[in-house]
Amino acid sequence: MSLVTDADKPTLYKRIRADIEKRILTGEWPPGHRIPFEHELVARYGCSRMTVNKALSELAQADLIERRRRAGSFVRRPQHQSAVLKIADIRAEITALGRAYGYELIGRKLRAATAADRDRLGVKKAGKVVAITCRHSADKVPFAVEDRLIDLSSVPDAATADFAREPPGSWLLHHVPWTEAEHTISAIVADDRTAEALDIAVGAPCLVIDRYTWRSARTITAVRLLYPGDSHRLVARFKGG
Amino acid sequence: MSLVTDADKPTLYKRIRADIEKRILTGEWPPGHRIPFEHELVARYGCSRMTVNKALSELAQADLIERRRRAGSFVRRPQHQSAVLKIADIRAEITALGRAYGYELIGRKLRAATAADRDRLGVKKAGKVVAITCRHSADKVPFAVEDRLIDLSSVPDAATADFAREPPGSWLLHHVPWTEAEHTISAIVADDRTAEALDIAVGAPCLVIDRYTWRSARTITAVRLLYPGDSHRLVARFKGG
DNA sequence: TTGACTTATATGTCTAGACATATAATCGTA
DNA sequence: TACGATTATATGTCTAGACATATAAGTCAA
Repeated sequence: MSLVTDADKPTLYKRIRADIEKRILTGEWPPGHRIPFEHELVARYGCSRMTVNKALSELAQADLIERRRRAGSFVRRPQHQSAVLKIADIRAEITALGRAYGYELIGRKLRAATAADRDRLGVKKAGKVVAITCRHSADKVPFAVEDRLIDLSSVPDAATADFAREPPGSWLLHHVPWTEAEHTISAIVADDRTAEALDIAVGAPCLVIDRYTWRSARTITAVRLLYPGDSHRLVARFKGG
Repeated sequence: MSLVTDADKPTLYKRIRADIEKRILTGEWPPGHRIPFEHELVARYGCSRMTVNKALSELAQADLIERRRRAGSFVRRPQHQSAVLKIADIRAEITALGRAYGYELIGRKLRAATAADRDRLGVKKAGKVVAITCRHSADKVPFAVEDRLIDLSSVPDAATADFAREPPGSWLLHHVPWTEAEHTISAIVADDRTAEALDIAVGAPCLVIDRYTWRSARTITAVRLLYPGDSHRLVARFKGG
């Protein structure tokens, strides 16, 4: 999701891609509309099929169009309805801001999964889990509190990992790299425990990110991150309609 | 950001792409690492350069690698530090949920830009602006309130648009299609006015999305969306490390 | 009408070349 | 040593073909 437009170098395939993109984004070609066949674009632009194919392939990769064999290429409905969110680990986020990262383990518990744990992890039966509570800070100021559950049947090494030294997010990132995730963003007001951990008032707003992570159908971890709502901000820039 | 892996059809370029992706995501090739030159991959896989070029181009488009002429291709640092967020317009979001969309204009004001307006729009001097307050509902239940400022020097048509009939987000989407945006997510507690508009208690948590939109350096609009924090949720799924 | 078979066709992938272009590295000079 | 010009090289784009493959559409029989 780059911010720069690459209209600076009007190579042919980029021009073709931009032309089509424009018609889609202006609504001239609405969702469902069949865009010209490759051979038609070849005729219109006087180039080889590989060139228009490259333009169309990129539009397909960007989810702007859908290509179907024998049928043609079609304008897709405007992206997934709600949101796409990516978050690197908090340490990286804080150090990237040029602030000093601090980490503190508040609690760690190894236990047989309770019904609530299983529900949270989205599994029917789980053996043991690790529950971790910790705090991240930037320049000594509380930045976020983390409340995490790791499924030990998926990540047995987590039972012996030293989460007092390394944040569980970083640890998992290095030990369980290829994952899929689902995010939910919401807002709550701070209860006693949260208020104390974040050093804010009870009843103050908090931004909540729940992340549920798995790898090829195996649940790995469920984490809830709480940020002070009036100070922390998730900022994103993107390009598109 | 599709959830499905396309490992089902191991065409050659996909295999090459997947091989490289795997090494990156397992950390075997860390950020900054130079991946093999095209001619080396050509030799290793015994294919033409166009085939490895396609694999590498897609990895570049996905921001996993960076390609530099004469220098080679390099593993990028894990994506932008914080967040990437895409949101279609609220009407589409609600109808996609299978719920009845409702819209209501609360207020509309055309005025010369105040200092606060200019600050919010990020412009030094602006002529006139339209300020709009409206409410979106799903199945007759308040879903979000919207507080928007449109820069009339960029979008003069907005002065005469009938925002009682069409939500400003949809209107803009159809009249000013190709835009860039910046999002900020935060949390607040509802004040009197917000509480009334969303039919929640004063002091209840609200999820806030501030979106600032421009097109080729021209400011278009600044909008603040307030969602009831305990009910509404932004959900996202993604694949990646 | 329905289902099974065939066919036509648009996309998917790939090749073996070509020339363009940005730039890292080298070389030469002040 | 520092700076400017030259060169080598990896990527960027493009061509004119080829065969593969999924599938919409048409055909035909039950």
